[in-house]
Amino acid sequence: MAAYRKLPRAFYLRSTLQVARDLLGTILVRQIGKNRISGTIVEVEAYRQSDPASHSYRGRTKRNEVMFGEGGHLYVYFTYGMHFCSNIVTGKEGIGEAVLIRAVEPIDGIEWMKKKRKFDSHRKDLHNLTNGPAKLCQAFGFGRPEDGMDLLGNKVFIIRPAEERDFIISRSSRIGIKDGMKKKWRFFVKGNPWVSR
DNA sequence: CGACCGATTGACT
DNA sequence: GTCAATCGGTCGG
Repeated sequence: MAAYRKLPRAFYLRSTLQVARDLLGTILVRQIGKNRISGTIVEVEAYRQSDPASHSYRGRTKRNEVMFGEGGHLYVYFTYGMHFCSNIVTGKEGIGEAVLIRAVEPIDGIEWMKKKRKFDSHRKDLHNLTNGPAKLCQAFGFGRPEDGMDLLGNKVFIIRPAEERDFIISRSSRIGIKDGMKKKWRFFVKGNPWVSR
């Protein structure tokens, strides 16, 4: 592993909107034993504490505890009675903000992901593997045990790509929320096939 | 305590 | 396009 490419704590301690944009094009990595599961982040949404659509809006609770912790941790929550979604916590300890990872483009561990997603290995529509927040969570095997994991550890972390690729960042209002529709806090890589919808 | 509903997905008309 | 699945968080009484 190229340790020097791992995003440092300081990356996550900046403003949530800035972190959201800068996460596009970086690589989410999960190391499970000898298996490496990874993918390029291509779609995200920012959730700020002053935002009615954020879990942290009404204050600290057992569920959103991790959001209020130090930036650079993984916040995984359960929703719709059957799905998990994963976020990157931002800001200093005490600030409840995070960036929802909505889609990644797979790099390593594609067969592992297919197993987790209950995909037949012959399926060719790979975009369906990770083109949604609950889909990539399932593909990476993120659930309750992963809630709160430190992204500066060696199990789950984010790295810069070996070769920077140019891409255009588009933005829109966030998906699936009622409050905060006016805020264009969804950012994605224009034209990438793994972006949801 | 009961009712409502959600940062979604997959199956189906 | 519509809709059910399925359950924990949140809010009102």
